[in-house]
Amino acid sequence: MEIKGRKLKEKQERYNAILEASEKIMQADGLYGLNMDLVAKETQLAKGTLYLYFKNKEEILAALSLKSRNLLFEAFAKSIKKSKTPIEQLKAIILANYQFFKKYPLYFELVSLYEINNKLTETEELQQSSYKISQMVVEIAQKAKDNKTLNPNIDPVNFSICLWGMTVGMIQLIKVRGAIIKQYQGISEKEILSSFVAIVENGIRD
Amino acid sequence: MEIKGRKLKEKQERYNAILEASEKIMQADGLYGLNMDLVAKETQLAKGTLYLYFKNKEEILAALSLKSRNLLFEAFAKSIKKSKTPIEQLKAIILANYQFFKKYPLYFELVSLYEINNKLTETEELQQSSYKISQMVVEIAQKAKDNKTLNPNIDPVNFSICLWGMTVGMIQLIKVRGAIIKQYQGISEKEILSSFVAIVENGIRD
Amino acid sequence: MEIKGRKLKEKQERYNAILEASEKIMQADGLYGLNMDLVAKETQLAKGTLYLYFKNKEEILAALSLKSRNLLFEAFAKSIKKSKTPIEQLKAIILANYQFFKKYPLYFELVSLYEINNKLTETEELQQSSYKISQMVVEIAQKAKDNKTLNPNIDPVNFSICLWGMTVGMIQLIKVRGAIIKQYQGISEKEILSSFVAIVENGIRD
Amino acid sequence: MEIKGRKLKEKQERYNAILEASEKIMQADGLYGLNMDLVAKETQLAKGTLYLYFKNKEEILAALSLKSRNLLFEAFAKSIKKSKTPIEQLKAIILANYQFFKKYPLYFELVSLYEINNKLTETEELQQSSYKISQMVVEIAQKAKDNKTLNPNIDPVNFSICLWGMTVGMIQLIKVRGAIIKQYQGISEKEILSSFVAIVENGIRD
DNA sequence: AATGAATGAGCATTCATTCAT
DNA sequence: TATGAATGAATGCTCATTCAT
Repeated sequence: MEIKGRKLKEKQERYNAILEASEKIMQADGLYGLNMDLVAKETQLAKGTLYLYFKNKEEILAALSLKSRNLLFEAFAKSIKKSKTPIEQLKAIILANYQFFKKYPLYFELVSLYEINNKLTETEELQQSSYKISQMVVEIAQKAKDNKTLNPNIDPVNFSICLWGMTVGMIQLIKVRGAIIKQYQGISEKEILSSFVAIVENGIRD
Repeated sequence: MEIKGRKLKEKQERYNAILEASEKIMQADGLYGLNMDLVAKETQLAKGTLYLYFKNKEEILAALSLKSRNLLFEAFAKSIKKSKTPIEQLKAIILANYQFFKKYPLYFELVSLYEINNKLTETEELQQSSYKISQMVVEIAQKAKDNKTLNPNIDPVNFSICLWGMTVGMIQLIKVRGAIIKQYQGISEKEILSSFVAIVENGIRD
Repeated sequence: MEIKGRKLKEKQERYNAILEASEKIMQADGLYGLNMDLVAKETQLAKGTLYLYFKNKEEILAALSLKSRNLLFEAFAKSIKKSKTPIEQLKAIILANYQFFKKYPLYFELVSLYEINNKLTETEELQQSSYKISQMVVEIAQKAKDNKTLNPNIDPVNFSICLWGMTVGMIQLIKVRGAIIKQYQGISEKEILSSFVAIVENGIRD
Repeated sequence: MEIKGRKLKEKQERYNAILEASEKIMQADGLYGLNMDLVAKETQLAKGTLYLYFKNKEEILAALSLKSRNLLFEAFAKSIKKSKTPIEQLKAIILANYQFFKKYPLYFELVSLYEINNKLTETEELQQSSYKISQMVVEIAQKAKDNKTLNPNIDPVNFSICLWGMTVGMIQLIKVRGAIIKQYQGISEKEILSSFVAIVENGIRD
């Protein structure tokens, strides 16, 4: 038992070490800068060993994507605590998403990795993590509905899906075009975000 | 004159042949499945010949992206003709965007290629094509404002930016998650889209 | 006759234009930066046309090498006029060679192109141009011998060969290592050259 | 320990095999005939494997250049043992250099690879190997000076530089023009070399 | 003579994955 | 379990030369 436990712990540590190394590499070299040679070097493990912990490179990405989604979930959960009304909470979630992107650009990329890359397919676990986030929004929307602050024509589940799509789209746009919009049209990221939030708020309030 | 014309035409044909072959390949193997060997094989041209028509692989992508944006612009232009009021036109544009994606999934990907891939930089021409689309939306929003049908707090330019971000985000979501949402939550793509349109409409109407 | 003459002149002009363009390119991009595409562009001629004037790329190089050798010959001829005694003339030739290298580094490279690259074989004409230079040195050495200023054990022809080998070797060394020698050993190009000249002078004086 | 040792030995053997194959190829196809495909074929290794042993093609060249310089150093060291006086030693070095060229033409080319090709930059190690050779000559020249057999005006360091430049230049000349000189002027390589040695000897003796 | 489009072998380098030890 | 050496297909791009018009 003793030994088994230690072994298990060591294994867990290795697993985490690989993920941390991968993160570090991606932070430095970007999402596509990750390669197994670098991971091996960074972890001080043999390349073959990596494959004992992860079936392939994609699985590392999946694990990090999962981690990112969980972090995002936490960020959302935290953000809604400060707000009183459900509508304020929904707005808080948008802001939290944006701040998450600013603070952890890599994690944001990882969260939406599967939204961008066709080739990859989400695992059950990843789908679950998405569902959890979605469900949080659904519940708040439901409260807003009970509250009569949400437009009664809006279905909470539908809305939750839309909020995710719109917000990710907006952040991606800011990421890629933010600078150029600022330069040519003089509109700051914050302003864009505010406009977006305003549209959504107007769009859903009763 | 005769000969020169024929030559020119042949050259134009080759150019188009390369683009068409590239499209075909991407349709089969995805955006990142494109490679110069395949293009050569598909066009029956020598690899070197490709480089007489396009400086590098990226230029092929840029040409196709430009083509896609122009097609999208046309689709938008066409879509607004059928609608009477500016607000209806804005809604029509969202729908046109969705239909464009359904009809030409590859083109849709190409339109936002530069929105997704950090490494690529848009040429002047590509920026122009984006600007043209954006400007169309700005003008309609302005009419809606003049019209008193647009919420006076909304700035047409800001709105145009947001509309693009939100819509692309929504379509991407539908692309990647549409099937799974249908399966697990029983909500169809159309319903999601309708919800999105409704939110936007509510969000911007006076 | 008239027409024939004009044609001939035009042909000669084209020929020269190709050489000048090649020089310009090599000045900018180095000896190995020369390629037929660039020459075509620079001369405004079709690539195929180049091959009407030069059998292949190598022939362009050969022509330029010949030109360089002729220039060097002129430089030598000029340099010896200022000196009175044969020994002084020989020294002047070494200096002229060095100055030629400093003034026209490309020409210097071209002169010794065939001394460096195994694959190339000199044409009859190129050999002649070398012979001419060599002969000039032989004659001066002979004068020095008649003069009793040259060590009687030295054969003028042998010496001429050696002078060329030694001098080119020294200049090449200066070219490649000059900077590093200056940096680490504090010896300037001029000093190296002076030492070399001194050794040769001592080595051949009676 | 046993296994580790064997592994290490095998690795060393592969490393050497790659170098030997590269040598063989260069012997056949010249310095610039080396390419990674041929090396892979010759060694029966996969192309990727080569890159486990050498970071890139240049590193193979550097390793061979280093090897060549070390061999040359040995040849010099050996050559001076047979001579009594410093001046004789200096002459022996010239001869050793020539014999080295005759025996290992490829190695001779590799020694001066970096003297010819501008694009390449010497590693620290390569510079060291050059310095070692140079230093040997400096020391002998110093002895000759102490000895009063060297012209007091000659600085040992300067001389060492010159000796290298002159000798390499002479050997290159012999390499490229030796045959033609023999044919047209009836002077043998040995005679040229003797003349050169004589000039140097006269040039430096007190 | 002049054109210039077409050729295609050539090349250095990368990297996810495997497998014998 | 762990290793790490080996694999080899994949890829973007170049350029001297040819040849039909």
